[in-house]
Amino acid sequence: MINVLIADDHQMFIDGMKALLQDLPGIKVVGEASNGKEAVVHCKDHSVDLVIMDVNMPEMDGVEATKELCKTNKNLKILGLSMHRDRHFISDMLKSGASGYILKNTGKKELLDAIQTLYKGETYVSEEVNKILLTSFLKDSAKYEVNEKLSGRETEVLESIAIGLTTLEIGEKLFISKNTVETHRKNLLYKLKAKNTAELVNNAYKRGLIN
Amino acid sequence: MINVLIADDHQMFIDGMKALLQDLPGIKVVGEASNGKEAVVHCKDHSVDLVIMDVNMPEMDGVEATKELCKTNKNLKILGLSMHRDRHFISDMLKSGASGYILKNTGKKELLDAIQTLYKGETYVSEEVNKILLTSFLKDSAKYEVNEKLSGRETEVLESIAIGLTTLEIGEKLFISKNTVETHRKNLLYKLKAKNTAELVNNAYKRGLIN
DNA sequence: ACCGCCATCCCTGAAAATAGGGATTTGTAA
DNA sequence: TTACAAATCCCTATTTTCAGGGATGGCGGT
Repeated sequence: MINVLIADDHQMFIDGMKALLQDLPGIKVVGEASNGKEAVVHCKDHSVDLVIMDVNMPEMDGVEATKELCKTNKNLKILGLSMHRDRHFISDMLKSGASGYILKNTGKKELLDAIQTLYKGETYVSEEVNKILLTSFLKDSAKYEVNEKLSGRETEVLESIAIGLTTLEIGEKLFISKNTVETHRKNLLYKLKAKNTAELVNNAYKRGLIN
Repeated sequence: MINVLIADDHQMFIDGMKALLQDLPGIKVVGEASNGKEAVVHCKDHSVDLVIMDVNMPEMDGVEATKELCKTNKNLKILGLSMHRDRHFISDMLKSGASGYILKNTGKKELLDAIQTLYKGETYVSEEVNKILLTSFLKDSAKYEVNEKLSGRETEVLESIAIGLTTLEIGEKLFISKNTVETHRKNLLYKLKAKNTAELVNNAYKRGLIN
């Protein structure tokens, strides 16, 4: 019997997934979490074999939660999950310790396949995910990969940009010089590989950095 | 027996929802659709009582599909569904003929409640949705409401902006003068109530106009 | 003790966007 | 046919952003 925990910030998705897995033999949903922190806490006091982990969650995202969980529990398997086919989500999750990854547009057959494969100790990525990773490796992208992790201040600036504040206004809001904000902007453009503000906000959305 | 069709662009959500509804007495899932067009087609040849309709879908979104369906089938009930708590989604769906609206972060109890209420011919909105609508009405927002529907050209320009193209580049791409693009930009800023490009892209995302 | 990252600050010139006016044509629905 | 929305084009002045350098102090890890 595989003890599964579902971590997703949409209750309806959790309920659906629970109903889906309930019918399957050999799988038992033993818990749910609406963010990464809840998932970590739950796994500490309960016996969980596998976590179905959404990447984008409030409080603590799937990547951080995966790191945390893999540090403390070596036997725990984690199956990454997301809507967007962004290679950063996938690679971040796998690097953090996830053993598999599927997209939300895949069907239940693949989901079941993934769970069983992971439980056997193997790795599973859906065909589509595999293709994303492959083309990502073949391109130059991986070579010139920068550390896209944003600092706390950068995230604050990014969010301020997204709500339409100008450089000057952001400086006033955060009590720093506009020059400093300019530096943060430049670093944001570099880290998110954006040519201008519009693409910056767009890429931030795609990578789940905002909302 | 209520014949239900589920329209959502994520297969996993459909599968979960099907599993969820399967267990419930009096409800039968008779079909699924991954976009609005499929939903419309399916309702034409099959007997469907109620559609659970996601707002954000490719090809044809939930709002358009709802309009289409309500035009042809007066008895059909439509339950709107979305992740984001944007009042535009809600009001658009209800104006288009949906009889109810819930968010994806609500649980299965409310879902079942919504379905049964709609089937009785009544209206259902979840508590959270109700709050969103209420505060929206109390604020000035409704008064100064403009027609936010974007024209085809405006959508093209918006998408070009989001991928980082400048006004000049967009003009070259669409074979129009940069002045024309400037006009489209101004109209976009007005329609989406944005102060600048960053907020424009942000609002476009929130309203599901891109991706 | 040193290195790298973070956060802070400064400068200039060029490019782009925005505010604020105009204006014409075309199609279409009332 | 008339009215309206959509799409096109034009102008000036101002604000904002971007590219390109540069610099300093703090803090955590090796």
